[in-house]
Amino acid sequence: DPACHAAVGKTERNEVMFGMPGFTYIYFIYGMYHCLNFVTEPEAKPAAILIRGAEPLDGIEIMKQNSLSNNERNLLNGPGKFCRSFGLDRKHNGLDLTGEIIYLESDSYKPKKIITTPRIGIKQGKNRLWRFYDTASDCVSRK
DNA sequence: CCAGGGATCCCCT
DNA sequence: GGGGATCCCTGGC
Repeated sequence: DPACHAAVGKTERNEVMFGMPGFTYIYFIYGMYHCLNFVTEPEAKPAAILIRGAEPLDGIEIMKQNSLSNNERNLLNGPGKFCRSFGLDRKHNGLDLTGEIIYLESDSYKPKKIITTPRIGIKQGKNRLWRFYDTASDCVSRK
């Protein structure tokens, strides 16, 4: 995949992707934003998914303080805004997603319909339909 | 509403 | 030295 940072081989920045799955890969972009990814494939098979958005449920007041926006709809609807609202930066690169600083947990939510589209903001690799979203999500309207 | 451009800095060649 | 899986504002229609 030419759009993946690992396409150029292993570097200091992307080395987390060459490690075990279930860890964060966070990179700095455009001089002012961070993007959160989850490493998804076994060691030596570099891959990760970019988290482009989510629904704010808890901690909304804290996210508003971190963010520049007081509009709840603009807290998590975009990869840069997502990291800003959660207070994520390069300090959080390479963290275990089953650890204590960042972790994932499941609730009972089951999306009714998931749509795939070309990815946003890349030049090469747009033929792959690797952007996925829940059609019921409010953040679809922008990102 | 849409297209275009500026901000801003680190990484890689 | 160039460009980046962004975001926000502006100006034109």
